[in-house]
Amino acid sequence: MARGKVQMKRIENSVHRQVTFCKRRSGLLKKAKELSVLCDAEIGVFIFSAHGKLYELATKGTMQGLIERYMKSSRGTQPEPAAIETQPDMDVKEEINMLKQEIEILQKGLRYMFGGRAAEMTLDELIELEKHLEIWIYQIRSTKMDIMFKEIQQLRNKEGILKAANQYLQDKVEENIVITNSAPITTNIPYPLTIQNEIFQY
Amino acid sequence: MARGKVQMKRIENSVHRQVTFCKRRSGLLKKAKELSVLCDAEIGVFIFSAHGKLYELATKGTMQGLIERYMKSSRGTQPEPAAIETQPDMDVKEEINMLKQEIEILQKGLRYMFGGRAAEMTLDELIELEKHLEIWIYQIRSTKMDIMFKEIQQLRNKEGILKAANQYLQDKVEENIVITNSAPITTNIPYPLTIQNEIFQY
DNA sequence: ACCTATTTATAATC
DNA sequence: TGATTATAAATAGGT
Repeated sequence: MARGKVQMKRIENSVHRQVTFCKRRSGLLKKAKELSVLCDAEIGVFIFSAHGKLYELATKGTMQGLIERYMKSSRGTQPEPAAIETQPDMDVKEEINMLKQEIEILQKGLRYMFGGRAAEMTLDELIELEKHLEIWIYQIRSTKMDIMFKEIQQLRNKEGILKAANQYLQDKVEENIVITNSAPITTNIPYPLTIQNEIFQY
Repeated sequence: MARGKVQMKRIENSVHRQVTFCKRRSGLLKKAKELSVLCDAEIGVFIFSAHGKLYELATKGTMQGLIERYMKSSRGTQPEPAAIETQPDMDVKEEINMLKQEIEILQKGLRYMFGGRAAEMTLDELIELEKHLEIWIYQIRSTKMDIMFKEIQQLRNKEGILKAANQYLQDKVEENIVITNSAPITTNIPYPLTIQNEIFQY
């Protein structure tokens, strides 16, 4: 656009191409930011150079979040390829996507923590990171509780099975005794395998 | 960019905003296509209008393919443990080892989050991860406080300088008055530049 | 990396 | 929306 019109085709001279790539790339990203600010839009851009290097921009939130939003948005347009996962599976996927977003910020945080450039993050970014870490901790606590709850359930199941077996055996014993010495003597075995539960309050 | 410079902030007039969105959106997509053709790059753009409508462009293949490529590419950008800032009074090697351990746990956490294999982390590991995140948050809070404290210090310094200058000027004024009309009239200027501080409690 | 002659994008207006 | 046009921005080619 200057000092000569440009043909809309691949620039053959590799030096020119590289220079133009660099200039126009920054121009494009600038335009994207401007559009986002001026018109309150959420914009994601990614550019792969011919050699595969990635340049990206996400104007609000993270690229992960944008992709997630994109998926949701375009899902209406493009029919999902057949068999949709069951409800619980969907929830898990959703949660995973949220966690992925978190990780993007955490990676920035990791760079901050271990990159040795402590001054690199601004106060605002630190506040943001802190918020996300809190969310992450909260999620971890949820997962923890979930695991614990499942363990409790399993233990209760086991207990139930044992109780049933116990009952069955006890009946057998009583039956045997009745058959053997025809006197109605009740056994004194009071559920010997019963496990004390209800140690957890809900 | 014409008939008047534009401020880089949200356009408040909603009609203007809508028109600008339309124009600049098409401009942005055009630029993206041009960059892709000229420099042989693969570009994905998505734009969500303020009301949530999606506009997209993928210059090669499909947006899905681009997103997949993006995922692969950005996942490779993993944080690596580099130069570590040490407490002056701690054994460096010891701390490095501690940090390495910490990184291992965090990376395991990241892998757990990324891989979406929630069952992969044990309860114990989750508890450990939680502990580390808490420490991390604590450190972030320290840094935050540090930054804020430094800002306050700077402001106080400025205040000190201003006060001194102020005092100096006031003295000058008094001196002048004494010389000019030899009567000991005190000026009534009570530190006009004094700044109210002590708004922060420690 | 920096410069500028030009081309391109676009804000204001109808 | 669509066209016009004066002007701001972007940038191709050069240093």
